[in-house]
Amino acid sequence: MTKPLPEFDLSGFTPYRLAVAAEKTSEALARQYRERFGISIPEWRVLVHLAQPLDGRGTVSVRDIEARVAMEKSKVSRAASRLEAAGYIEKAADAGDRRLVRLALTGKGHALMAELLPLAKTYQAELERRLGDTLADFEAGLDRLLDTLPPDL
Amino acid sequence: MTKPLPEFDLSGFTPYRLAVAAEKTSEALARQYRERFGISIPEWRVLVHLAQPLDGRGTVSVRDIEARVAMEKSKVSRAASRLEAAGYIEKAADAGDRRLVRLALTGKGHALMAELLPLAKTYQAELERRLGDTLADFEAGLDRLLDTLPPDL
DNA sequence: CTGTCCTCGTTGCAGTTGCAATGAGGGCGC
DNA sequence: GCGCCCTCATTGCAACTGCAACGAGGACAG
Repeated sequence: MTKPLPEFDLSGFTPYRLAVAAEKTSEALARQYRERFGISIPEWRVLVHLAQPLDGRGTVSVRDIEARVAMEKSKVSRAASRLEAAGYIEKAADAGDRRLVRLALTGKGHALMAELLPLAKTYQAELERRLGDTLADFEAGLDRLLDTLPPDL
Repeated sequence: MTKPLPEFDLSGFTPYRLAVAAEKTSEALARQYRERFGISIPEWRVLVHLAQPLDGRGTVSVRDIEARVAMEKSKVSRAASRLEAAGYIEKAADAGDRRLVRLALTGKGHALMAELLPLAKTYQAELERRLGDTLADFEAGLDRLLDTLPPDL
């Protein structure tokens, strides 16, 4: 006869709910990427950043991606290696700072993204449709979690 | 000169946002669980379900947990094995159906949960405080994603 | 220069994962 | 009772992960 434990409902626990929602929303798209193009989520994230010429010139190093894409550098590095092996991107030493590795889409990679990006846009539109009138408030809450959380507990 | 790719902002892509938010919200708690108690997230999920006597009697099999906790059965199985090795739970063959493995907290496991659950409750309260007035709408949106998504794309 | 300290990217390692295959057991028609 | 097919849980395997350590290169003081 142990004393009763506090009640706790995992399905009302926000971190858990977020994890499940993240998994569900990623799954359908990720499966398509995997089955039809052989691309994993880390690879997809790298590709997205190479697809947008964020800065004036295509300076995209591993650390740029690491910073923008919430992935550890080793994960970025290995994703980039796989993408290079598959012929979607090329690596080149930066002329100015030879520690940097510049990543750039190849023609093949460009063509791939021309297929992938519309799929992602359609999917996002579908999610937004499902959220319906909740959309704005939902995204606002997500924003709060995303900006408030970094620092502390 | 390749034709321009469609614009796409990863930071506005809901599956990505959810993944980052899930990671961030889990991280702080997960670190405590790991450092102070040696417990991982899959293990924590199993423990939570053992801590609540959901059904009349403590019938908690691997498949029960698998269903309620959104984890693959192999993941549940391995988490359970680790917990058993650590002395937090016990496994026993079900008398009625010997394919089932009944999992139950040991005294040590019970004591562990008496420490962990309050931490989780405090953390949840903190998250809710940060969401402030967005809370209700945010959770409503999350609900939509969680129940709408299973079936289709 | 040169020494020291920092940054960038890769890699070794041990642990974890998903998936498919396996073995043990149950249910039911015949 | 005997097949046949289904369910439960575990495990083998190859791939992926985080983390720490590493080597190469840059910056800057003296």
